[in-house]
Amino acid sequence: MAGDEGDPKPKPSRRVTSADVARASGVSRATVSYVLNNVPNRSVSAATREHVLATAQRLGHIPYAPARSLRLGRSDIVLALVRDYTYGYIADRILSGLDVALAQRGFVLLSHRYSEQVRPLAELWPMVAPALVVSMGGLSAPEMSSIQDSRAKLVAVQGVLPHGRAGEMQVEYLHSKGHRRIGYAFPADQSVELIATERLAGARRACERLGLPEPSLRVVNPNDASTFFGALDAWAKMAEPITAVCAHNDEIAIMLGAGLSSRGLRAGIDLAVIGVDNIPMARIGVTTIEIDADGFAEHVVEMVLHSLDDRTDKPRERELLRLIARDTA
Amino acid sequence: MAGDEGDPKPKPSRRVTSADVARASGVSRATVSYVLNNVPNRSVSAATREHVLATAQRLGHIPYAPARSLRLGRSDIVLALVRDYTYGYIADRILSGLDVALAQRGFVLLSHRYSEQVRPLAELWPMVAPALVVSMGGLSAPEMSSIQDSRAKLVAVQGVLPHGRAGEMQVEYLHSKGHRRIGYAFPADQSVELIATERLAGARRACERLGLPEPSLRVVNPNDASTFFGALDAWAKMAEPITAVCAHNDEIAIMLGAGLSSRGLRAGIDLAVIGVDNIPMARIGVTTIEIDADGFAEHVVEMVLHSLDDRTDKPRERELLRLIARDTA
DNA sequence: TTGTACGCGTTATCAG
DNA sequence: CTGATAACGCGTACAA
Repeated sequence: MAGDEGDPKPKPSRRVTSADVARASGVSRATVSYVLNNVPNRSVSAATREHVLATAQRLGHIPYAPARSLRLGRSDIVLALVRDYTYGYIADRILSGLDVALAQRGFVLLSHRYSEQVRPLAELWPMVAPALVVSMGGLSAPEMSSIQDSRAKLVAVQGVLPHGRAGEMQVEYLHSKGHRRIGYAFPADQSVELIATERLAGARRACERLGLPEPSLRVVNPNDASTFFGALDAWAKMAEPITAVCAHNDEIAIMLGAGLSSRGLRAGIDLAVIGVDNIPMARIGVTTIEIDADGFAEHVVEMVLHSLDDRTDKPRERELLRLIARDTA
Repeated sequence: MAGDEGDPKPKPSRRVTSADVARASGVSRATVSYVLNNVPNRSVSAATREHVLATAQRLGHIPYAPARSLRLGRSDIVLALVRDYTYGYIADRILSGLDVALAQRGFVLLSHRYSEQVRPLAELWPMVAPALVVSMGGLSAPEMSSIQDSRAKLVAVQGVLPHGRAGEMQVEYLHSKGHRRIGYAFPADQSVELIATERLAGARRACERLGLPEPSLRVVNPNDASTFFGALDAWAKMAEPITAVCAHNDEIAIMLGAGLSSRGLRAGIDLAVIGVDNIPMARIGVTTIEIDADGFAEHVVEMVLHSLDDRTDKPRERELLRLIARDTA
């Protein structure tokens, strides 16, 4: 293994520094830097400019980020703080949209699955020194102030999506279809609790406004199918059985539907079910509140670019939710 | 906007440097560095060691990564290259398991949704200067050599999971249940093509070995429900209709099942369906080949830690696939 | 234990 | 206006 003495050794191929470019083009390092950074208020003759650019290109010079960061006190890294990657569908849209937009500005988007238990945020800043932080989930007060201590700007995605409104829309639709007794399938998953609570609160508000009884709450766990059967049974056994269920999301709606069919019942006929998200799988017939992933992503991109440019105006409001009626409700 | 002159300005709170610690504890910067890095072969008296550690703690000093990186030529960043976050379920396990393990060694795991179209890999290295790169998907030859040029170590996750074996297991199980004519639902998604092709090849191998006709291939697109109905119809109209389908993954298996039920048929009775992954949703009754996400994650963690320690032995082999028989096949 | 050169890019200050 | 010189940011590690 280590005995390949004949090997010319892949040669770590020395990094090409700006000094190399300077030497090769016969100018000073300062001039190279001015050219490469297009520094305003510094006029460089077009001739040398071209020459330097050409040699830099030829040698394959790429400025070494750690050195830049050390000098500037910040890096070209935009850090996305993610609580959880399991909600891959929408996160993927946002992260990919962001990276494309940032690439044009010379930034790179890196994401970190953040957990206070594993590593306090305060330790993260010196390790990464990001130019900007995008928080994809809620952040506590001390966490917020920890970011302020770092020199990074902060963009919080939290609050962009009106989750409460999603819950309202579910109930409004079910109500319009004649349902009066409604169940609510709430996720057991800790990491989505904030969002889930908002959606539930919206559903409750809508029920109250429409004069319906409070939704009958059941906690379900996608990792434990029996919780779905339990919920279904409980709802069926009620004095006045519920006729429709708001599911926290499409995944839960689909599992509810599968639970029904394994009991010989059918979603949309024996029990109405409505989800949230419009994940690809929902296209098979699940009524849902669609979250416009692309619109959401664009909105986040605008927030980030505004912040990078120190603009204080808000990006335009978008309608991010939309009812999609299909078979199950 | 800029006119908040009364504001005490959140004060960028100067960074605490190792020089600050040296000054405050009355020793040289060198000593501070030796203490903080536990440099072997450098005897530092226990007294000063304690003292330095204490002041560093008190001042809240955290070594500034860009400076370290500049000096060492590498950072404490481990970069995970991800093609796509939509497969959130397993990726989440791996990324979270890795970060926990790396945190204990003083590294931080950052992931980047990599696309050659957006930014060539060669530009990524100087921007991040990772100590190690974990590639979660396949990498082309030029991409590989680009990594060699950087000073980063490389761990390729590709190949850890025996996808071909998954396809074989699907067919073997269906065969054991008496099925002889088998369909294959292949995903249209570009980003999983490599994996999908491996699984299909495995299924074909098993058919050949068992003396079955080649599986009847249909391409389905989770974003387009009609492709599922099309596949179902095509299979039903065959001279000798197929009786069982291998789905590329559980998502497709579930959508196939939903397509069946919206035609009044049932998976497991009118047509057998078997998936791969055992995503939470599959627990509702989908027969599948489970991918042991935790075992997979542990394996990747071991690979990474071995690489970090320059060990050349392979981590122990694990049985990562397992048949889970449920209702649909 | 300490002094100090070094890694690399940036930018304030100078010289033509 | 065009270009060069040199100090700086911060942690590391060799020579003393």
